[in-house]
Amino acid sequence: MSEAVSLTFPDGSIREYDANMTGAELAASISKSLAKKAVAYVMDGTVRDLSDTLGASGRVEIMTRDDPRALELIRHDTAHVLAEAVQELWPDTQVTIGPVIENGFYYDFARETPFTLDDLPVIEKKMREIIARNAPFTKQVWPRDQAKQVFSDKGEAYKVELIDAIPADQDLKIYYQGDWFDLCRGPHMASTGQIGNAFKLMKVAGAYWRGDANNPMLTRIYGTAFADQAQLDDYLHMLEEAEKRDHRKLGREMDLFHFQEEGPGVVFWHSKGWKMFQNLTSYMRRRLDGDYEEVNAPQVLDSSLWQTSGHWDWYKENMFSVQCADKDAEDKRVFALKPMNCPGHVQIFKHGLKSYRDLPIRLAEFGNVHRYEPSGALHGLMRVRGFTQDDAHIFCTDEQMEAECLKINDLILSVYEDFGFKEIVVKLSTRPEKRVGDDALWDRAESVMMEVLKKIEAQSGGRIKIDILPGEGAFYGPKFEYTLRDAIGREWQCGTTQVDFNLPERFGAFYIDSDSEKKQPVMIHRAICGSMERFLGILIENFAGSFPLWFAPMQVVVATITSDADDYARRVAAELKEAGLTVDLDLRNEKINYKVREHSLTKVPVILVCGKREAEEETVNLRRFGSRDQASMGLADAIAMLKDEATPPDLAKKKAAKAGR
RNA sequence: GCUGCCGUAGCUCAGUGGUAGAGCACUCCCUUGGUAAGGGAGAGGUCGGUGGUUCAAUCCCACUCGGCAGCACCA
Repeated sequence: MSEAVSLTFPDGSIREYDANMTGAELAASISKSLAKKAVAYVMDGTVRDLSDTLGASGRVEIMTRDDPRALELIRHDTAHVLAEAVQELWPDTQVTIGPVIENGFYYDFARETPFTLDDLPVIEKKMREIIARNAPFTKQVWPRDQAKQVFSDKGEAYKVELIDAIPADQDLKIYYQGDWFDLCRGPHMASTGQIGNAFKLMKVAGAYWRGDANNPMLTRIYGTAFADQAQLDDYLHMLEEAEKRDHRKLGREMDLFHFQEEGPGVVFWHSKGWKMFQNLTSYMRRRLDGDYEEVNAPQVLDSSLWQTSGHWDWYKENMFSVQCADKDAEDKRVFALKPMNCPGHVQIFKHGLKSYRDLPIRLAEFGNVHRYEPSGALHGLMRVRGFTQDDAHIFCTDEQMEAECLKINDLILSVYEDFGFKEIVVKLSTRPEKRVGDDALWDRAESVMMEVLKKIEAQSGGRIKIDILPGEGAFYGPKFEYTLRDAIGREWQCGTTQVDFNLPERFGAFYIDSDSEKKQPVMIHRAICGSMERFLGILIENFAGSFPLWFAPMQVVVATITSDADDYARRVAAELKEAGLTVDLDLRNEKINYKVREHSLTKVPVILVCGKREAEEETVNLRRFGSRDQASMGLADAIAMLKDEATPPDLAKKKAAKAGR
């Protein structure tokens, strides 16, 4: 009664098999060694259990542990073994879900007392036992009622909830590993032994059931697993590298900024850190020059303004309010510390009549905003309560919208490029369920932005990736989100372009059109760095504190070997300063080894060593951060070289363009 | 905000129911040394804050503030 199916193998060969044959039997029919190594098989791109029958014709591949696609199975199986180990050790623990994530997996458990880090080695040991038992994964399909009954008898309330959430037309699959079983959609490898031993439990944390803060808090165990120990070691090494670049640690070591108890989430910028901040601001200012008008709107404004803008209702719990500290003060009004710059910019736009001839009006501000972020969200410079947005609002006509979006795109991409970020993803977020503005407006804006998105992709020659996030737009309009990838592969969302139908309407902003009629302008919000503080944090981590010369807060240290060279070193430092470089002079009575070490620890890009010899020859001995090499060169040459190298990329481009003319 | 962990010198950390210690940094002295720590001496702490238990609290308990990790949030 069984029929034949024809399978196409990766080498292109086509052969006939019995449709009832399993993947395991298929592997065995090819070779004994393959049967041994097989962990799953792939039919037309879908990964299946080895125990699944072939069923129909298609392209087939036998998957072994070294297959990149097997990693997901290894991790998923490890999560199951983790759950079994936990229940074997603490039978009163309920299991919930255990998915594979980017760098590993986790499993959420319901338990009175949460796990601690001390539990992890115990669990790992038990997991190794389970893996050594090498019990086969076997699949059963259960009727819904039976499954619910079994799990509810076991006291697994969460599993019962999960079963209820599975669509009625789907089978309920149960995977056994020995006596232990779990509800799971699969697939799995053939047995626990195939997991191997290259896994590690990483950390414990609380996590809400189904990710909802209204639900009970579960206890989550994070782990990771790889096909072999070398890959696991590489991964652990990468984590160490990330830890070394932590901007909070580098900020302390390089004396850039600090935080303290009295100001949770607000930055104390030290002089070197502020120098960086100023470098970034100056750079951005140069990039705006000619196209934008820089403005500055007030920090503290009557709450009525924020009620008009809608922020007071939507974000009240995240806003700081301000009042005179004296209860008897004449003005009893409640003011808000600005959480955004847009209402201020709308006021500036509205001041005086605007003509269609004035548009587009591009108002930019390095706007200092304050938001009461939840305490648990604060994280160094990356998430703070007081920060500076490189914000701008463009007031334009509907027809100008596309050109403006493209112009912004060019600016954003070229800024990122100047900082060395090459991998950019532009994501279009479309209308969310809860929104303002009628659908015709959304249709129009989304179609314009979709057009822009396609152009962005086409212009970049494949360099810029695009994506669409349905329903992720702001309540007032669709937006582009610009995500960059840093030196160790992490993604950061920084820039954004947002079309807004809401604020011009709420504030009654208008311009006089060519027909003498009042018309509502389109308002585009845009930020490039997003938060300057956060962007600096990203730069610190991206460069691991070792900045390109043009951006380094301290560019050169002139260090003497003996006091005989002091006068010469002073001259060298003065001439460098004259050339526009940021210089420190180290004349201390210390050995050169000591000085080199100390300045290397603060990651100064260039150390110019001056001894008796250099003073006599009018040379300097140049040492770069990260290298042991020394180069002796004439003072004038060194200064010219460093001056050139320290030219910010935008100015360097201008200079090159001028020279080329 | 939630769950867990943590808070001792500027930094990294040790420690104890009987009012504290190391290394680095800092100050001074000696040392003038050629590319990642020369030597010596000294100074430095309300042991995050408040309350409680105790004859006695940095240590135990409660509350509170701050930090870390994850979750939730992110106009």
